[in-house]
Amino acid sequence: MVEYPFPRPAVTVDTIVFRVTDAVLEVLLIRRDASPFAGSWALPGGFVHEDEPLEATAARVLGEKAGVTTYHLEQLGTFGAPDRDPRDRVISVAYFAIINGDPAVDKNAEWFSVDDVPPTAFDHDHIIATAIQRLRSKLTYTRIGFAFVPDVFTLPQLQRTWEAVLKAPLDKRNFRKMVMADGQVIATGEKTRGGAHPPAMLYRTIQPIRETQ
Amino acid sequence: MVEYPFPRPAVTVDTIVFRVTDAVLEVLLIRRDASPFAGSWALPGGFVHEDEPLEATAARVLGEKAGVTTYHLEQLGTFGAPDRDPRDRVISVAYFAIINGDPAVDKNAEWFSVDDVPPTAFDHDHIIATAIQRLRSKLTYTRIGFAFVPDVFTLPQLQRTWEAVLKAPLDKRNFRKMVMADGQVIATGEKTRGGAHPPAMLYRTIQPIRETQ
DNA sequence: GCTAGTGGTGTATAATTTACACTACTAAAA
DNA sequence: TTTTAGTAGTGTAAATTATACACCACTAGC
Repeated sequence: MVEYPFPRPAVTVDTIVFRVTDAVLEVLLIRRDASPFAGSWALPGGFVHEDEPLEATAARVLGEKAGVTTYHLEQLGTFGAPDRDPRDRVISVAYFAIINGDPAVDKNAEWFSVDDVPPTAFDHDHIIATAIQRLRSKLTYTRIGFAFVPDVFTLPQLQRTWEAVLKAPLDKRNFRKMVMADGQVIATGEKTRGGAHPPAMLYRTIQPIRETQ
Repeated sequence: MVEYPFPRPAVTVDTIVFRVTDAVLEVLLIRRDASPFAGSWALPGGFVHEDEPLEATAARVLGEKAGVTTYHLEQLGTFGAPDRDPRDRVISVAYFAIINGDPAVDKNAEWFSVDDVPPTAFDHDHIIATAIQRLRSKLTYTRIGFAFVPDVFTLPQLQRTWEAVLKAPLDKRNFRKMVMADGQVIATGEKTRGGAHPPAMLYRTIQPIRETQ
């Protein structure tokens, strides 16, 4: 045991999961069944286990509490205001995740538009706001945006996703030039089928999307 | 006491303090006198006290362990690998600080060029590398660089500082245009005296530099 | 008064970003 | 079978932003 003359804080990981569905950026919340804030919405979170890396806690919590397997996962920041948990000193390391598709989530979990987040427990409003800001900012200078779409995707699909995140329309031709500019995205040769419109070319990134930091 | 069936980790704050002196970007390390890593260089750090906000821990640690009062202070990230401290599970929230001038530091503290950092305790090499990367990146898109110079400064002085951080020469005329472009920097009307060269105009920012995130 | 050292200034070119409109393909309805 | 709705795909010109570049002038010290 280390020399440590102070009561130790509890350490949790809270996770912000983003997805885009029907042109809406959404965040996943779970309904708390335990005190404090029982019945409130909250970010999926949990205590850090002994010998568990923080990122592993994030991944575990997402699986256990939300039924979600993540694609992109990165640390957002650590929130440690002394009064953020009414019970005790709890320091929370926040991670944010991006997923694509519509996985079956836990029955206590629900997606909310980021424009319509209900009141949340603890300081989770603040954490969510910070995450949205970070997400929007990183969309433009990292490859993070590809985590919202499957491995194989069309450019209109990707554009609609980005527009949902940024909440702003993007020019189609300029968007395509921008995406293709650095050679990270290449055509598969396949095209979509179906829909009352021409088939769209399917693309993929030459490297899987990893945490870009 | 909160329901928490796991041994609690200890939580520390480690701080990376940057300054620029003689066109060199430097970081402050202290020599450890306690085990583990006694005698090694390490980042100034300390345990988070009960009811102490994380940022307050950072400021306190800098004062107590390094004798430094900071100007700019922001959270870098949290490092929690289970084996990063050989004694026990210790999760460290890292902050980075920027100061200007040459304050009297603690006798155990010493400045090192970022190009010549000695081996350090724990995972502090990794934390320092992360901080340098973040600093360089944020220099260009935030006002963070002004924290390296006093409230009143000359443009050549500011340019030399930025060149030290980026380790690259900058064009004088373009640098001045860039700095003045957004109207955040204004001339005081005063000029420097002394030096075998023309007096330089003194400038200041219209807003004090705060944490820009 | 001469010299070393450096503060201060503008313009032309290149690179990047932005604005913008039509054709053609598919599915579904008439 | 024809028509219609919906949307994929494509290029260029203009504006903005970033880059490259050289000389004069002021001060201190010799």
